[in-house]
Amino acid sequence: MPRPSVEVERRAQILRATCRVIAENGLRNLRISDVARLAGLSGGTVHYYFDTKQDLAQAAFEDCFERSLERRRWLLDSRADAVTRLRQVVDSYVPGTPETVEAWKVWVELWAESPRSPRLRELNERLYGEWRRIVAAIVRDGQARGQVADGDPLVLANMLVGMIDGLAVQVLAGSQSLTADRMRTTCLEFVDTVLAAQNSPHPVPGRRARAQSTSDNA
Amino acid sequence: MPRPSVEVERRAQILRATCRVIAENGLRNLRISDVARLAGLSGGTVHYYFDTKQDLAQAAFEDCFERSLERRRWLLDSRADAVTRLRQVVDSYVPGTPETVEAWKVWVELWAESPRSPRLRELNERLYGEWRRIVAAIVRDGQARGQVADGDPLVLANMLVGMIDGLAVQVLAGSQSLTADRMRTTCLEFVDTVLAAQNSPHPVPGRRARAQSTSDNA
Amino acid sequence: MPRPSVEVERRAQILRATCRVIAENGLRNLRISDVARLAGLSGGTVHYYFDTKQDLAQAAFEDCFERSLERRRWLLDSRADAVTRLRQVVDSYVPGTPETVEAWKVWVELWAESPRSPRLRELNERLYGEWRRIVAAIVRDGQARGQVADGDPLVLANMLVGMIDGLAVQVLAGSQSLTADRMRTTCLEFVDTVLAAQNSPHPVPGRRARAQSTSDNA
Amino acid sequence: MPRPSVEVERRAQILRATCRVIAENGLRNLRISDVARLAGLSGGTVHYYFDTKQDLAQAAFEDCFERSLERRRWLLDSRADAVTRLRQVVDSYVPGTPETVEAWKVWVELWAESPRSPRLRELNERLYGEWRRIVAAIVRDGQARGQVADGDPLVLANMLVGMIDGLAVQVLAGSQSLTADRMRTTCLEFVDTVLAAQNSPHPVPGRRARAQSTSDNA
DNA sequence: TATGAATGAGATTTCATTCAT
DNA sequence: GATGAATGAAATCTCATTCAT
Repeated sequence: MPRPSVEVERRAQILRATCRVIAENGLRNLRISDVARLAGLSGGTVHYYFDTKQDLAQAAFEDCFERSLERRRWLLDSRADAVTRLRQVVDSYVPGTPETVEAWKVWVELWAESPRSPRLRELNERLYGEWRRIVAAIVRDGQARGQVADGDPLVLANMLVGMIDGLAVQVLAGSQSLTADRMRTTCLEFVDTVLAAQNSPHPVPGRRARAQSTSDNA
Repeated sequence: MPRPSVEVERRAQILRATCRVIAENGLRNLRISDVARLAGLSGGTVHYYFDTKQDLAQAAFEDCFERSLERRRWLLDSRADAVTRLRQVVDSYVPGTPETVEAWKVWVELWAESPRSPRLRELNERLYGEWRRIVAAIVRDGQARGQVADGDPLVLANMLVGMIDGLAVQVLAGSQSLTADRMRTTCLEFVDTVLAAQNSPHPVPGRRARAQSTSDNA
Repeated sequence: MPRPSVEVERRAQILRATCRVIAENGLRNLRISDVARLAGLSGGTVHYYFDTKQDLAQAAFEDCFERSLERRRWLLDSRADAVTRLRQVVDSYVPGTPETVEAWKVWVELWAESPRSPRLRELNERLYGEWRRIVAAIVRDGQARGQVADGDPLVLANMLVGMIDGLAVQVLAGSQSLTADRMRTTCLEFVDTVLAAQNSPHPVPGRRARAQSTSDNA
Repeated sequence: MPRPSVEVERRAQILRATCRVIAENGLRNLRISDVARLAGLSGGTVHYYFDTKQDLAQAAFEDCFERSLERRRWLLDSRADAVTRLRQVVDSYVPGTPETVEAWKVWVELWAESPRSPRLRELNERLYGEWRRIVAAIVRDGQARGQVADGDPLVLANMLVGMIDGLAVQVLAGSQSLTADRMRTTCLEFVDTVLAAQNSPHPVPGRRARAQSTSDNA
């Protein structure tokens, strides 16, 4: 009397395993047999759920991306002030926990593969776009409440997200001079000194001179 | 009567071909035979110069990285004012020319592979570190001349370089909402409104904070 | 509903084929594809059961050696008198049947390869040692029954086994002056005139000296 | 002004190197490039002197075999008594010196290869036959002088030579239970107790009844 | 639904051989 | 005489995919 849900369960199980293999070995070394072993299944079974390796990889990328987004969606609904939330964005993205590190590694693989895969491109466009819109919404909200400095919210969001991505890539690549800590400090500094409005309730010790700019220049 | 050693020339020829193949097909699909065809040689000849595919890839990464750096080293010696040079940094990195695009694709492959390769990690550390130091030197120089805002030069450089990298990755990945143009605008905005000192000779219309600039779209 | 595991059967099938190829072509020319063809399988299947060619060769050597020993173990339990059994030892080793010839060729390959392979060395030590002990046991038993001349049983066994091996190698090498027949005559002569006790029930015309006693060694 | 002898010299140099490579790596792993390196030449040069790898191997086998024989031909002319000379035969063949070990390894390779090479077969026939005839001549001479027990000299020589070969193969194969020492003891025991006539001037401690034989049975 | 067995296409790698210099 | 460079044929090995059970 097979539970009807067995299929859903199996798929999830296989996709998680696939993400782990991609993170650990790289898409380059993704082998069905490794996925099978990690999932405690046979290679044949993996193929029973996913026709081709490509399908499997694509589905895994989607799964990983969606779960990542899900994990952060609470930021959008948070009632905290915008700068706090932006700092939370940074914190939630610094590659610290195994979960975060795994997700980052999968993203980098996805980005490296995208130029040759319309489907991955579309996936990135959709989910990464959503992510950038979330950050932009926080910025816009903060501006409306006077917590975030003026400026095109999307541009500011792109600055932050770009910076996070670029520095994370270095952290992931194992840079000794660009550690997770330094990444965190740098991004938070950006939030505090560039994004936060002057009257922000986040007086950062050693606040840097710049970007007070606006008023001066305005 | 030794012919003028053809070795140096041949190695370079093979490495260029390898970079092109990596950029086009991904490290994942790097095939010796493709390299050979592109270089107009036999597969055996490629192996005559590089023992293993791994050696070849590593050497190609080094070659690509070094040439990229070489192409930008003039920025360090430039007499132009710091902000101009920082804008040149941005411009020189926006993936526009085929050459730039190729280099970026190779870097992303390198970063994706680094977690599993100490040699690549070391390579990135060395050359990428040098690159960040170059940018930091421009910042420091600009600060000394009052052209760049105060703040830890390395932190500021990391912000800019990180932003460039993160956004470039999206451009490379073929994002439709984050195009090369938008990357350029965003990074230049950062240079002009965050890095440039207030009395900078680059009075940007609509100076920062508001970045009313562009687009609410995307 | 697992089929009765085909694995044991398939492995045996592949190993027999491998032995035949080694015997016919030499280890030097052992090709997976030949093994596959001879076993009626695909090359991939051979690799499905044996990871590397080396593993395959090692396993084949073991298989050949063990089967050879198995084929002779009855000699140990035989109730016949010792000299008869020693003559049977000789007879069973003269390269006559295709089976014997094949086994000999494999052994020579193994011996030639041993200096470079600890695993083969260990294999030879274990199985060849056992074989020498079997012969020594026959000698010892014969001595106890007064059928075999005195002398250190292991030394006498080594003389016989060494002689058999050395002459067989020449037979195998295709010597025209040292044929299987001559090998047989020579070894039997040794059994009859050196090993057999004088009152042995095997009165050989032209009986010669035996080498009882001895051995401070072994 | 090239010396006319350079060619002879080069050939010898290459052949020695080939023997060493065969002994160390096995015929199986004989590579022209290794020979070249060991001889301090280029691969091209090796081919200048030997058309094909097969030619090279064949010539090397001949060279090795002939030099071995040469090294022992003094035994034939020795004035010592036969038993002494037979003991010298044994001693000179126990794999002790690097030179002996190398020669043995090459022979085993030759024997392993012979079944598939008429040329090697012919070589073995010719040179090994000569060697067996040398030993038989010593036996015959000893019998004529009453130093060696009766019996077909060729059969007795084959016994000794076979025993030497068979045991040497085990020593070469790295047997721990059949060491060079044990090989030596065993073969000398055979010489002293089986080949030596009763009135031999080699009273072996522990020596017992032997060789009266013949007459008893006659 | 699940799997172990089998396959074959494809990639790397090795290396004897050739040849221009 | 001698060599470095280049080649291409051949062999091992990998692994996605198929399929009978």
